[in-house]
Amino acid sequence: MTAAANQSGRRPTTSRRLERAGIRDVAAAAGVSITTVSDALNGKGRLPDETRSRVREVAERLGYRPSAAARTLRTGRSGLIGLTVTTYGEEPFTFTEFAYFAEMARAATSAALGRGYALVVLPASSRHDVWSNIALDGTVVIDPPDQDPLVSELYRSGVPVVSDGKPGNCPVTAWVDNDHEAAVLGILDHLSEAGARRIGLLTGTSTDTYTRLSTEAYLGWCGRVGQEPVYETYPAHDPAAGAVAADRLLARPDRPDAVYGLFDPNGTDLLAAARRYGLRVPDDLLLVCCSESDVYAGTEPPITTLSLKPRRIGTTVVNLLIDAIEGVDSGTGVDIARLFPPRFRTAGTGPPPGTLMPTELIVRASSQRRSPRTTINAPRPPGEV
Amino acid sequence: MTAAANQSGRRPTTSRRLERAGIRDVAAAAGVSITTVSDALNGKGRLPDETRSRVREVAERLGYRPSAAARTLRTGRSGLIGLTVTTYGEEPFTFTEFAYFAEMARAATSAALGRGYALVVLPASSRHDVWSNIALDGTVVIDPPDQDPLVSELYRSGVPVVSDGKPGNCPVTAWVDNDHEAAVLGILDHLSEAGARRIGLLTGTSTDTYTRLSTEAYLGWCGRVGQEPVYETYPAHDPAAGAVAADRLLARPDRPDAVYGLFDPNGTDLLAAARRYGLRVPDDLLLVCCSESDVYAGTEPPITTLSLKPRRIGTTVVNLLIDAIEGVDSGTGVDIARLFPPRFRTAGTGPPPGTLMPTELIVRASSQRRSPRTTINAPRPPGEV
DNA sequence: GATTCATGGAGAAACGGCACTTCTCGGCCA
DNA sequence: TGGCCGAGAAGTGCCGTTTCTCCATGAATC
Repeated sequence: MTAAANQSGRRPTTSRRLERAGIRDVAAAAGVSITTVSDALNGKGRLPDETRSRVREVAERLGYRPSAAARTLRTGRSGLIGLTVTTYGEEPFTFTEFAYFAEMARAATSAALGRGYALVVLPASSRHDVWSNIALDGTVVIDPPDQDPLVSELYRSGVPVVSDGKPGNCPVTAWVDNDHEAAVLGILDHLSEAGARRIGLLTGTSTDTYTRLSTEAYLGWCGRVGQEPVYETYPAHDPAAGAVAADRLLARPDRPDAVYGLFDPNGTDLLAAARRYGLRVPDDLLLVCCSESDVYAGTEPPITTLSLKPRRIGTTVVNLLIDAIEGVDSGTGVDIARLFPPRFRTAGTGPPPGTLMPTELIVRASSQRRSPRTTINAPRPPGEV
Repeated sequence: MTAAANQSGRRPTTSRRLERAGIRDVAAAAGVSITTVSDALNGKGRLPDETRSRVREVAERLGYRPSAAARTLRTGRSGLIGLTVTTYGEEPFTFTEFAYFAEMARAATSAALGRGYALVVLPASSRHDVWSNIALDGTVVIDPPDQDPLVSELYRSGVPVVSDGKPGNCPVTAWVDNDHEAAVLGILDHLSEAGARRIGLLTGTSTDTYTRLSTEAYLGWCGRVGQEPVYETYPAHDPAAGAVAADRLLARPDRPDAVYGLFDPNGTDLLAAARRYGLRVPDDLLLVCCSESDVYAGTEPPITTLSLKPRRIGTTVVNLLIDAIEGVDSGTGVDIARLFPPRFRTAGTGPPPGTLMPTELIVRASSQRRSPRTTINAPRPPGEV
């Protein structure tokens, strides 16, 4: 029974304080080998149920908790996923500034936990030492800029990276995004049908994918239908600037009779600006903005919003990432080209696989002169690119 | 120069694929020992600058990144802090449902990163295997319920725990909270001064500290000033129930002429209910609610809010936790009583040290019949209990 | 009676750093 | 010339698991 005590002969029996029980202690107490304890607790090996349950019991009694650090070192898996937020401008950390991020992060956290992983939130610009101090099994990146050094390094060191937002020129494993072009075109069509003759756009100055694709879709549409573009830009991370830009847009001589605002607070800003100029919504001005907030259901009038469905995005991104992590063929070394299961491998060295998720237009009073309260799905269903 | 190659004799030179460079590789390439590499990179030991910089250069060239797992195993520090959210009811994960949590988490993340730690978000109810799979240096717990088994286990295993919200009967290292009683009394006084004769309360059914203390403060005040309590309760995690409860409160025969709502959406709910009953705000009904949202600056009329200052709370909690983590006297084994530096030790076995943070009442039109736009700080400054 | 085979389990090698201890060697002073 | 000192660097374990290899043993088969 006590034969196993100190069996490895490596631990000096003295100098051992009242620290947590290790696997050796359990082995000694149960009268079995370390191997057997490990097997019993992890459901591996060939052991009779009797031994298994006895070991479990002893471990329980001793309050044994396997060391996460040791396990990570040995197995090469930490169960940790990074969630990287690219920061805007000089702001140190603007995470959760927009409801989109908060929702997306929440869904991502939830999805990760559901599969046994935990999420670590790390701004892309944070101190490098923090990054390299954490063993990550993979990383979710929100809207990485072109040539992001962080993403490059992660990818180079073999860590799977999945991005929310189609990456411009980043070597990611996979990506997920909304079909922003389809969403914008859907809104413009919707406004046209409601009687808009000149549709304006309130957009941002930043170069992220969302802003860029949405703006391009607008400009393209203008070109096709022969409308002169009417838009104002502002730094999206600055809420005060949004109000000013909204005001500018409605103060123009070529004032639009309908506006789509790309960012969450634009609805409120535009409504306030309209009020200042004595414009009635929707009679004089049709309004739509992109937002995840339901305050727009309660404004006067309620405002039509485009939802990017961040929950779905967050869930999808995490699931893709974990698929990539667990698809690693650990038998044959770590060849990056083999890091991902077949369905993630693009033929040759083509672009990484991407998934487009549908958006949802929640139609309210601000964008129609007739009956409100209808939901229109985006024209295109999700699909591979 | 090459003498150090394979010096430890433990690594089979073959079977080594194109994996990441380890410290041994760096040592071999730089012609020094492993020890020297470690010392050079960590700024320890006695090494001439020349050696130091040469080793750094070689490490850089080889793209060497120390293994976080190995470092954690050896040093006992992971650089990871848990942020535990106690979930409400059956909801799997209601994190960021309230702006308070989102703000608090953001501040906590930021504060942690500023000190070289990263935050892991973990709901208290999540699978135990997730918890035990992660090496945490400490944990922040949001409003732990009495006898929380999770907190008990963490504390027992020597992990420092700091709670946001005064713990009822939990062995935490320290805690931080708002002075909820002072805040509520301040609001009640404020409403009284504005002319309220009968102040109602919209509160929750849950037993968390915030709800309990606030409600008790209200009831105590009623007793002292001789007003019959007028309040309605509802499950705070259910937004729809809030609207119903607000309606109930204003439908009572003893209808209050002023209401304080404890939860974020209450302002909107109460405003809508007032509208339904033809009550003008603030003329017929004075309104205050607790919220971190600035939408209440733009409602009609703007609504007075109490801010709990979650940024400050999040920052403080994390700083206390990291102080506790880094204050560990690692020389003398792990005696829980010595886990924390002197200023955290309460004499004898008294309650854990707590810090009260001030709240801020943002006065707007809804709570006064005269001039709006003043800010009143909570009566008491922060201090130890 | 000698060979398979399945069962149950032990032993030891990593995993990749870092803390602690020890060694070497040249300079300096008595 | 011997001894001491300290800078500079190397050696040695060990952190606590998992996992791979391999050994007994007894039963069954040839």
